[in-house]
Amino acid sequence: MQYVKKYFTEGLIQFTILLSLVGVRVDVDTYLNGYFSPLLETDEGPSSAYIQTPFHSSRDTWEGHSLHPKCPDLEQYFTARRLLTEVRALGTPRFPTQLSAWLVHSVSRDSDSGAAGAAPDPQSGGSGGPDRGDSAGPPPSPACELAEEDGELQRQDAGQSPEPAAGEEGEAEERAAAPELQGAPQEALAHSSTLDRENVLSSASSLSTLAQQPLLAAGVEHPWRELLSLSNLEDMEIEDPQQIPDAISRNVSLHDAMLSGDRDGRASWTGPGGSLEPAHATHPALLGALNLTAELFPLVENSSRDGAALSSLSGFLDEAVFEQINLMGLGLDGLGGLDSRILDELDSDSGLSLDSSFRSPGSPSASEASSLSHCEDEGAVGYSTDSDSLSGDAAAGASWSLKERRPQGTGRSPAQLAQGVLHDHTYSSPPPQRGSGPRGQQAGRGPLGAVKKEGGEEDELSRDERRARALDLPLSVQDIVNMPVEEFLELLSGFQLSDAQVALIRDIRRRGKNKVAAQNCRRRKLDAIAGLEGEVERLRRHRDRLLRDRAQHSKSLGCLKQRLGQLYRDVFRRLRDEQGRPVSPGRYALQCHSDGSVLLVPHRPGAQRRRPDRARKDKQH
DNA sequence: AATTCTTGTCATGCG
DNA sequence: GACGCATGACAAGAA
Repeated sequence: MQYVKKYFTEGLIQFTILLSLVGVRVDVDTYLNGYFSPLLETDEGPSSAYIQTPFHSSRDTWEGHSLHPKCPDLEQYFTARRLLTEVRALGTPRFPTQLSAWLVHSVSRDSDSGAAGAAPDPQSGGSGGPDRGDSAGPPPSPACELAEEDGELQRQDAGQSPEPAAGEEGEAEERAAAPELQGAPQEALAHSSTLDRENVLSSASSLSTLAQQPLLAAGVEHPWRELLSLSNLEDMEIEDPQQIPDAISRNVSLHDAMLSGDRDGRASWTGPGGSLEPAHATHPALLGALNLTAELFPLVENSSRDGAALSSLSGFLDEAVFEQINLMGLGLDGLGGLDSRILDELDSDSGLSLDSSFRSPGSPSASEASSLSHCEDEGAVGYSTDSDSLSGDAAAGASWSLKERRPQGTGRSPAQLAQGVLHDHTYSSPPPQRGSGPRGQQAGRGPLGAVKKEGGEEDELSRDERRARALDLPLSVQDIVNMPVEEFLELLSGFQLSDAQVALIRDIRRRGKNKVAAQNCRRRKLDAIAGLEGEVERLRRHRDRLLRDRAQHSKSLGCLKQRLGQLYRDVFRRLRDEQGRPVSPGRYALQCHSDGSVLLVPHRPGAQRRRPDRARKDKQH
């Protein structure tokens, strides 16, 4: 009896793990918590030890598990996390290799030491585990997981699983180290089972009848083994996915099913016209099969409690994948950094805190430029394009004008002003090359700028410079533009200027300031574009990686669905009605409910969505 | 001659 | 309200 019980519960656990691996969350925490001894019972390897891994807890959040940071189980927990990450990175579960080796390792540790939570011993439980070194090491940091995943993907892309040979070897060594865990006769396993009392009671009675049917149990063993042996999943194909969902009912969790189920072992089920009665007494074979499905399908059911059929698991996967895409790639590491960077740029003062690499060789340092708005009295700002053309006659003119009419108290000599003219705080304009003619693409001028032509210096003056000369302004254009506002206003008030002169001076200053601002603005725009291009490239790589992951997961899911369909058919093949006739899966479907009851209802569209009470009415009829 | 690029300028909004 | 900065839009000139 223990053997049968353990057999099915182990199968349930394995199936739950499989669902977790393909992205389906199954709530089996309470049920599994410390109840089962992860003994190896099948020829496929140490599959039963999978229950030691809190897969679904670690799927959604690494912090979701209730382990205390100092709990000795934490290392085991992190090992499970890491292995889960690797298995997912593989896309297709490869239990016989790394995971199985670790699981057997865990079994060995638990069964040998009996000290729950003891630190993993690298030397115990075999010596060839492929991940032994890693599992004994410190838990991987979250930052390392992505790199790990990438590495795994790259290895798989290259057509090789991570250390396959080592995995097989490790498995063999594990078996050698723990002979009682593999290939043992079922009777021996039943004797060696360490299922505790609660375990037996939890799902007991539904299996008590089944235990009396060794034939059925042995018959069902095959589909379970078939379902759970994933080493050759890649070779499988989906036969009839549409057949699966009809057997699925809703709103049943494994925990509920097992704890609130029929403790008497009754599996209530119904058939048309009452031809199918509760069979725990009269049809043990049918009951056994129903109990099997009652334990199996709540898991599947729980995974699709939104009402979606199991056949929509692929859609499930798509949603999960794209949820992860939305949450992690685009949301966090992608746009977050981008936003902060752009905001930094947007918040930069006057755009003068940009990368110093854009400074022209003759320009001051970046710090000097960044302090422009506060230190304008230290020199001129920007206005490089016209300064060179002015430093000749215009600068001289400004000098003599200042000499003659400069009011007292400005604190600036013409030499200081002239020195300020040579400063270049722009980012895109190279230092002026006097007399070198047009400066490449920058030879272009605005509609009101000076047109550089071969000829006298008069032609090189900008419109403002010419106007300044025409109006005999006492200040150079550079002075007008770069002078601090206080000093500028002081000069304006000190000179006896006409309205036209004042207006021109203000326009010159405004245009000069705006020109520098436009240059800075364009530079920032280019920087932002360059940054976005890099970000797009990074996100594209991330998307490609996620698409590869999705393809692999879809492949695994297809294999799993094919296995499940096979199991479904096997279950129905063993079902018999009162007259001993086979029950056609085309006419009936299995419904599992939260109270543990299993109903066999006529198969028609929408039958799986019927309420249990309605189904019971059908049974009474 | 048409297109593209660069630059200056204006208008506008914001602090 | 003046001032400076940022930026979109436009135009002119050069390549």
